[in-house]
Amino acid sequence: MRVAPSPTGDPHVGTAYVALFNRTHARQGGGQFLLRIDDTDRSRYQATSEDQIFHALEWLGLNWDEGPDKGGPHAPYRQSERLEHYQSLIERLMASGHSYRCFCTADRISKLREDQKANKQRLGYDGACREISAEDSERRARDGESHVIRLKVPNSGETVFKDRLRGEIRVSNAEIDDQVLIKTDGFPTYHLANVADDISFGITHVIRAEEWLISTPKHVLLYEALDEPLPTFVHVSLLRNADKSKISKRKNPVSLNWFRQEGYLPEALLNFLALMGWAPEDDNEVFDMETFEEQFRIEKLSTGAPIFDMTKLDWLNGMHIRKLPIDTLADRILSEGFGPEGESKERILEILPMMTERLTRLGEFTDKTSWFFQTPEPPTKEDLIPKKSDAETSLSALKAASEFFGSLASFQHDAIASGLDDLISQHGWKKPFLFMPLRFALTSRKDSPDLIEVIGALGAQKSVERIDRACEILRE
RNA sequence: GGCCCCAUCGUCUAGUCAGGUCUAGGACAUCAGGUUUUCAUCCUGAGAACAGGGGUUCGAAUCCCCUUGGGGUCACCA
Repeated sequence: MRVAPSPTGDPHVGTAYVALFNRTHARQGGGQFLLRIDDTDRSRYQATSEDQIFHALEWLGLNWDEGPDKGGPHAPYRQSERLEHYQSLIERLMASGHSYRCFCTADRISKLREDQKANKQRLGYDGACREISAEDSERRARDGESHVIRLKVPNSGETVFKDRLRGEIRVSNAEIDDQVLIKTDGFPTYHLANVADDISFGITHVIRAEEWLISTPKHVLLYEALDEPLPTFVHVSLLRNADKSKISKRKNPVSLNWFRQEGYLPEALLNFLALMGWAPEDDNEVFDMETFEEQFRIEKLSTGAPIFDMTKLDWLNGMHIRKLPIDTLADRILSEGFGPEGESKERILEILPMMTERLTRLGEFTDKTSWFFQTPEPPTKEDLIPKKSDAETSLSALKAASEFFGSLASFQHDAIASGLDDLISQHGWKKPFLFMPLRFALTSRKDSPDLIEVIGALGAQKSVERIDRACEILRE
């Protein structure tokens, strides 16, 4: 099994999606999972992209057995480094009459296409250069005439293959274009390089996106021309935008870098991706990769068109955050750069236990805990006065609290709780009349962890300072 | 437009291959309650779907056909 991304931009979520199924299936059967870089398009090539692919897949834990960075028995794993290989293959194809040189200019091809469009004919190459004799073809090539090499698709009959998910697929050969195999620049197209490499890598299962389904007959023809056995084809449904079109960066975040930067956990993203096309038998939708490997069955992949709706991802991320040991979570926050500037793991650990159930993405950590790491902007007067209360009540509540905390010998959760309850009953306040001004005084925000824990985290001195500061604001 | 693929709650899906146990199950989201000092977590509950039409059959979400809808693809991009 393999995954074969192109280094043409940011590492794509679709790559991870397909890699997940390939890798999992490989591991289940004791097979190898390879990473191949499909870099035959020089014009779209981006030098930094390859490294990013490595890093993104490593981040996800979708590690490969063989690849450009690891080497392996089938090296090299970059298509741009396998040119001789394609050359020898094309010689076989030429010799057996399965391919031919085409000297048509780009100009002629585009005119041809326009005519076909105007006459509402099927779009495709008309096979003009098929008729050129072998001698002429050789000579013109030797003379340096620019040309491509095309696949000679039979004029009649049909090409049939089986897709593991969709059953038998038959396409009339008349519908299949004489696909370019070698471009003018001497580089192979995807179709040739992909088949050539899958053969020489010994790929037994081609699990890839549905968009390739329609070009699979071309690949089948190539396998047949080369007299090689067909792999098992599995075309997985395309991830979709909300409007059902194929997922795109204009309508969705698709860069794996983005998910990492937002603070999605790799285990959550993988879990989510797995759920886009597969369902566990036991209704337990929160699972790790180990469980997934045990349960996944390729034939249970669904054929629908999953809309990439991150609502569930957010929920899953929260679930995975809460499943992580607190120490590990702290490490993640730190290593992924979500910790507040210059803060130690010890400091983060002081606040983290009360934050886990309030985090959906790691990226929220700094903002939601800023009151702990630094003195926040003071709350406004309005903040300090809850609905149905007034400035006077808030002020006396805060003063009472200030005195209470000032006299505190040590932090004991239950003692503080009962102390505050006493204050409330003494004065006949509603609970929010004390707690809300206190919350704003201490954190300057309306959502926070349990207040008594907040006080414990802050310590009596800081707490009193902030309460006194809030009293000043109320007096203004 | 040609060709190919697909079609169950708003979303992800189970059930479809081996038709009855499906008054269609679960999850997310939504809404309503509960817990509660806020937010969140957690718990309980509610609403919410077999695209339509024909067949086949005692019986169809499940099989067949048509229609409709959606998507993909028609590059010297992958």
